[in-house]
Amino acid sequence: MSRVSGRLATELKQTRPFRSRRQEGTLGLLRTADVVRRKISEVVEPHGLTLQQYNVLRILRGAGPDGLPTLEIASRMIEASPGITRLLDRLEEKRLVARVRCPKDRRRVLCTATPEALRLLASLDAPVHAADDGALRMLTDRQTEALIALLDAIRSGPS
Amino acid sequence: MSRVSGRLATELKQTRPFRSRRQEGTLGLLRTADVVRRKISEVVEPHGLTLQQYNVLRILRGAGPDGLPTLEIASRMIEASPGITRLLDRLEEKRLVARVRCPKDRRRVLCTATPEALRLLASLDAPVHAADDGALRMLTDRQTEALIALLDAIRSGPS
DNA sequence: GGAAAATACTTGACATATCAATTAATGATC
DNA sequence: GATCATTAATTGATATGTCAAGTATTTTCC
Repeated sequence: MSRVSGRLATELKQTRPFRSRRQEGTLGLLRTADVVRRKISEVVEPHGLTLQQYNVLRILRGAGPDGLPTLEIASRMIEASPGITRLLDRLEEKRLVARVRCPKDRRRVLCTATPEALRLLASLDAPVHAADDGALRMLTDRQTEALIALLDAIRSGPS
Repeated sequence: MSRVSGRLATELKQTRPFRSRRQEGTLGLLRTADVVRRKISEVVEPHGLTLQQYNVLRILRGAGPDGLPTLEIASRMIEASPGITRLLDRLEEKRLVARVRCPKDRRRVLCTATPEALRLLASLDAPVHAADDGALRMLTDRQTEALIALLDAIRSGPS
């Protein structure tokens, strides 16, 4: 049932076995994501952006000139970000995001990517895609499909 | 080649297609890990520990009474942590970690888990395992094996 | 055995994350 | 149409993460 001899156990120099294969899978998931995350961060950080900031700009580019309200951005992020307001503060300081209060609903603040942000994003498209794609370059097409299906299943919950 | 219609694209309300299935897999990996990470955090944080702190204590428990030098702990962590010194500072303040300079090599600082930490860990074993295991409870045994193999392949690099 | 390189941390400065409490505006209800 | 609940976002306090530079100790190697 349990094992210390997996690849992950070796990486972490574990002295105790995993209590189940599912536990091994969960810890492998967290570790693998951390490795991949750092690799992709290396592409955007030299340009003065964290991954989260980059993700916000991508979302705003996709939303177009109408922009999106603050919390709507947060809900679309790959990694949840309760600090969305201050994240936007920093992007606004760097003149990469513009914010205006929505006239229809004055509680909302509509955020848009500035032309400067769009230029920056354009210059990052190729290297970021290369990194995203490259992170899984050792998988065959079938393996990639299998991975996507497994991850979808994990996020979709017990069902 | 590209698609906007996947489950992940729906979750993130994407307006643009992924540029490749590998990119979709990479972003799915990051998002899934974030979801799972938060779920497991919920188990340990009510006990005053972050996931990283919990991970350190687990490593020290596994190392036994001899303890481990600071950077050796860092190298065994599931998620890399350049702030290991201060992470240990906080655990020491909480009296969960004891540190002594190694007499054989005075550059090193040997860290051990205190009896209090061992008691805390013992009380967390069952709920944490339930969360680790539960995160993948929707996968069959075969799917779990497949996931572990795919994650191993990703971490092992281009090969 | 003594200078230079490598190792093992530590520290300072700063950025970012997290949670709870707060403000402002809108919606719902009677 | 005033009250109450809800929603959207901000703020304050604090914890944590990150990078570069610094210190102490050991190792290398001539």
